[in-house]
Amino acid sequence: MLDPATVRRIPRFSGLGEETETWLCGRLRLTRYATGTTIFYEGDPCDHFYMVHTGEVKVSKMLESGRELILDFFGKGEAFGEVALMDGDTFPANAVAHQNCEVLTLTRAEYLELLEGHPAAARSVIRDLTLRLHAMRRRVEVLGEGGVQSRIAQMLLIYARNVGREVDGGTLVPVQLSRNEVASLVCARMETVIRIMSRWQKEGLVRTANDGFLVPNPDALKAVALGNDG
Amino acid sequence: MLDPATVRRIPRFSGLGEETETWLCGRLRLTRYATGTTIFYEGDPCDHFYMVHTGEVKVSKMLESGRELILDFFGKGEAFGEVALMDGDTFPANAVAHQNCEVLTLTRAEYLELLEGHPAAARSVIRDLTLRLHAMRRRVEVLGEGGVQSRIAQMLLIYARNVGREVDGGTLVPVQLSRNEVASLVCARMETVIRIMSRWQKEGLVRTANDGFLVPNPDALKAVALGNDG
DNA sequence: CGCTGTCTTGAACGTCTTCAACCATAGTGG
DNA sequence: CCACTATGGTTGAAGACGTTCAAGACAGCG
Repeated sequence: MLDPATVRRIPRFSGLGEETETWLCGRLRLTRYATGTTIFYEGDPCDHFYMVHTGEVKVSKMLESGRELILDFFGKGEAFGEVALMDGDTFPANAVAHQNCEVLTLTRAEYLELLEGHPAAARSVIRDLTLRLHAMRRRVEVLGEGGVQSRIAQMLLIYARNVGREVDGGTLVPVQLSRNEVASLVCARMETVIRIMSRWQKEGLVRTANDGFLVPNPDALKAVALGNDG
Repeated sequence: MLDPATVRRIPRFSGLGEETETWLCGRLRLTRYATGTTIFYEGDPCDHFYMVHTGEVKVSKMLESGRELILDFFGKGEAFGEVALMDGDTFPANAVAHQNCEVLTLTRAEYLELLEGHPAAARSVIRDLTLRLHAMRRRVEVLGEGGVQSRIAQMLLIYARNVGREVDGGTLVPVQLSRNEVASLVCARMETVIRIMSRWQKEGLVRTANDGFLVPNPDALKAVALGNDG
């Protein structure tokens, strides 16, 4: 049973009125997942609405070629697997706890009930979908760009823009990604990513810290992102 | 002034009630664009809702590297530029008439009024966004796949699934794309596309007809799409 | 006819992948 | 404590693949 005040602080559920809040408190179920645990697999029937409460969820997919493609990461307050709930009856991708997670769920019926009864909730869904679509379009653009180097640079800049913060020494991008995960994000081989990023390390373009990546001079990285490569 | 019966047959505007239909008939404006004409440019302020009535619209974007990236094609009854209307204030891409087009428009205010007043309209938007997101995710998957050959094959198969029809001799995919446009869809060079597709022509895998592409044996093409390449 | 646009082919080059080996670290069980 | 294993990172060399540039074919159209 969740605290009404907690529910009210979730952007997706705010402004729905007190009655709905208590209704939600009675329905929302919280599940914990340890890092690396699978929340759902591609092909599983989707009959629940999922939202990250704490931690981080990775949504990825195995391509036909056997490579992993990371579609997106979801953090606090973000809903995932939602498209499948509206669209189809099975999940099109896997969801894994990238860090220890608390995940809130509603049944499909409860989710639809919420949507039907509350125009504000529908607006919230539209806004979310819009942002997701925007991000996905941006993603297509990155993948369309020529070189791996350019793609990694763009990806880092996107994260920098979204969650980066200024520290002394430059911009810290607080995302913990293995080289393998970077490779799965930009659709390249791990070895290629390593070669590029260790060169960057030497050149002082991007430093790998233990809490993310440090970009001393974002403009220099932008130059790399633009140039075909170089 | 549009015919109410016409409006009612547009999926996006059906089931909104007679009163709304006549309201729409008074607001919807129809504009014609000749093939190759630009409907809007990236960066233009977006204060209108656009929908294809007849013809086909190409939405594309110039990448930093100077290459064109085709984001999507929109046909009869499909809304385009809608994300920008919800999200930002300028278009993130260009829209060009790929064939002679009739385009329906509403002002932003009218669009929002429609959305606010009609839960059915909002549901329709959600459904559209969901489909678009699905398609865009599929697009990311295609671009993530290793080789150019595999990407072209997948793209053709997607079109075959969406608009293909059976004719004697195989499946006809009635999309008229120049080699350059195919290249812009799969993010490769025109020369590469030509080399691959003329090989396919020789091998009998895909034949370029004047009204689209003919795939004699879709399963063979699927095999090409799957194999890393070869 | 020359012009323009799309399509086509060839050869050189560069990038990325592939495969193989190796290092570092952390965790496990004897 | 150490050997053992797993995981993530790292480097090198060979080769495939795609791009790039340059040239030419072919059609429609003034």
